[in-house]
Amino acid sequence: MASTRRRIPEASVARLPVYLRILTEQHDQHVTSTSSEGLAELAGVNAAKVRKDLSYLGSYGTRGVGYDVDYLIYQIRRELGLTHDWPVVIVGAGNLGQALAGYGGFGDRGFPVAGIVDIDVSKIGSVIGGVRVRSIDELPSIVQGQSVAIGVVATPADAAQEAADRLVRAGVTSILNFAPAVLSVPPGVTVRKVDLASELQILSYYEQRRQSSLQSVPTGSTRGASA
Amino acid sequence: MASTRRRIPEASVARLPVYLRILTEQHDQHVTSTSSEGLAELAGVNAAKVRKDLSYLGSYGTRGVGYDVDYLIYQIRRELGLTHDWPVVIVGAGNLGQALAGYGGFGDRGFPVAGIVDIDVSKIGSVIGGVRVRSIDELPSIVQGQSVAIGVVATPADAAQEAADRLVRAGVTSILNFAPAVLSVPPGVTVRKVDLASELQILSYYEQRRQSSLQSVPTGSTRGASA
DNA sequence: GATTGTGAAAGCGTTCACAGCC
DNA sequence: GGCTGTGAACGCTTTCACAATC
Repeated sequence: MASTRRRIPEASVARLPVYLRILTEQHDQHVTSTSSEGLAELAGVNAAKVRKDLSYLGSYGTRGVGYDVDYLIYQIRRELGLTHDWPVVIVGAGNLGQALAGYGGFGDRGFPVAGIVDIDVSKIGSVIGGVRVRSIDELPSIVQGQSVAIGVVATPADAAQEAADRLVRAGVTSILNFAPAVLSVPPGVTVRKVDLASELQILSYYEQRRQSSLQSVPTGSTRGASA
Repeated sequence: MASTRRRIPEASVARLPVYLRILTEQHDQHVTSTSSEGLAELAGVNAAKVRKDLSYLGSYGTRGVGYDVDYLIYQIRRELGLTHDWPVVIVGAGNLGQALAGYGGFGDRGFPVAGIVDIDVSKIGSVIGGVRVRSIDELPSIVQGQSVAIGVVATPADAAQEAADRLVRAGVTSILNFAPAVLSVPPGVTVRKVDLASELQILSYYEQRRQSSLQSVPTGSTRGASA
């Protein structure tokens, strides 16, 4: 039974995976209990933020004591919907698509690659990370056959909208977009994007400021932004 | 002469690369003039936001008319520090490091790969995207020899902090981190992270909400968050 | 005594709405 | 008349600070 609790602010949702990763590391090192202070240190944020974030999940800490690592892992996983696997389908078997398919980190973390497709006939048939590249025409059968809810767009920019359209038509309702293009999708479909060139350009901005004037700039752990 | 203007809010800085890309496409299609409304549509944001963002650069529009595409491209590029190339060095020649090195999108957009290094001797010497993989011991000479300011961490999580430390010691002051780990760096060094597993987990959260209750969820173009 | 959970305050970012300018 | 540039209002996010609880 999935939670029907109050919705969690977006900024908090984006930090839960970080806490989850840290807690999982703690678990692997046989740490059984932790505090907002300890988590904050490892996550590169402050303790009040950790407590506020975790409070949206419910009251799973113990005052005067802290948080039970395993219990908190369980609760975060439940909230994020990680109690079952989410197979993903990758569109685009170029450099990036291949790297993503071959990258173990996906399957390991509950996102097995259900398939990788490309429109280019010359790429079809090759095997990447144990998954055979198939024709984009097989997208609907992959999505429906394996109940794929999440699609990954790893095409060039000019093919990205078409890829997204096909994913949506096939029944996908979440898209992770690596192409440098703004996707338009119908209501009810969530898109997140990862834009490598943008990230470098943002770094360039701060780098430049530092180099021209000698001025202060967001610094220290983790991103200056979210995202 | 780089701008010594007021600092631009982080959220705005993060959108400038998107506007820049759209304007460049407009330029390529011989569009000479645009409006905040037109840009907003293509960027998937609203017009007021576009105007506010652009106003931080200065007053480069014309009331009653709009923005000159080429002039705005020039101003954004200048503000982002894109008037010259920023060579980058990649640490980690695994799946992802190779894909990044081979991905044309970097060099094309002013971030040529100055080098790719790995600690694993068996990887050294192979050539990826025209760049030979070198020993991590050569990091200082690559960074200093080619004035590299930006480093990319594409190692496994457990090697990421060590990679960051080496980059910082070599003189890099901006890091783009692909490893699922929080990096700690000295003041004066900027870090941005791209965390693939986190992005999928965030999608999972909204997917799950949609599937359990039938409830509304951030939707439509672009990210529900940042990032 | 320690640490959580949370109202209230402060700080940012977004949107509104319109004056200013072409 | 049309579109920018921007102060003001609004809403979201972070941080503070402390009462509640173990």
